[in-house]
Amino acid sequence: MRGAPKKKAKAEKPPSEIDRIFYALGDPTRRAIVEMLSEESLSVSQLAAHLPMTLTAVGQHLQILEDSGLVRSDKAGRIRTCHVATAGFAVLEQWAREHRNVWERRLDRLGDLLDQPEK
Amino acid sequence: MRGAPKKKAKAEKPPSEIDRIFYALGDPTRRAIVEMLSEESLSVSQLAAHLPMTLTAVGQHLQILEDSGLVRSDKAGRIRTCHVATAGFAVLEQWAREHRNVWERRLDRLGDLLDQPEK
DNA sequence: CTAATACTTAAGTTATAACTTCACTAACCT
DNA sequence: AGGTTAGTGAAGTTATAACTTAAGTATTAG
Repeated sequence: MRGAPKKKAKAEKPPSEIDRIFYALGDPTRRAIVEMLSEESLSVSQLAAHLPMTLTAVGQHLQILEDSGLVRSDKAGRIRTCHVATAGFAVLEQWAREHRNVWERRLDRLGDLLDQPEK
Repeated sequence: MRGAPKKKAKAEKPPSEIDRIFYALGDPTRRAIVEMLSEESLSVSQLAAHLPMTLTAVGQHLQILEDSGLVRSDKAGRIRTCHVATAGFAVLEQWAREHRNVWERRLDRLGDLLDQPEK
């Protein structure tokens, strides 16, 4: 029973993209997978060979990484080959840039207003 | 019993800075706190007023955020005022940039080799 | 001095994330 | 066909993250 980001059975909002990305990267094993896939695309078995856990567990982590848009995979025959997906990283980098510096962020917002005076 | 990033009682390595940062941001409540502090510096009570949990819980989240270097705080009298700290964000942005694009990363490494032909 | 405010600390509860094992299916090999 | 390899799916286990309540300690207000 592993799943997408859900904290408690509370308000039960659907997690946003940035929610899923940070949730996915919050686990060190999943970051290790991303690191490995940054070097070269690998199959599920190849990833599992470098991790101290079962193939099943690796598959579960990959599911979460794919849901977050950080990893993409395609299956040829019985082999699933996994790659990093640039999309998720763009979202992450954007978030980091927006929050890096308070003053800078305030200037950005001011800039946005000036760019599109009405909408 | 809340604490720093520890998954199981396994190899028990001390978590790195990037470990702590992703762990901290993996929780939606802590990201909400960071968002709020990006607007303006706030006391613990002021943060708690906008969150559906007790003051104690907010204090626990703040501890984790401070350990990660994403938030800084100083206490004047009985009031602890919290601010975003740029340091943690620089680390995060750097990580995102390094992983954004595989090919780009490979080129970077190639560039490094060319820059310093010998150690 | 007393009372309220602003936090802090300790200890307990509960949902669930991160695993496991077992059973299964599909593809490739001989 | 039979066996092995690659992966998937379901269900159960366990540690712990995210909370809580209750009882502190300082600080400020009246």
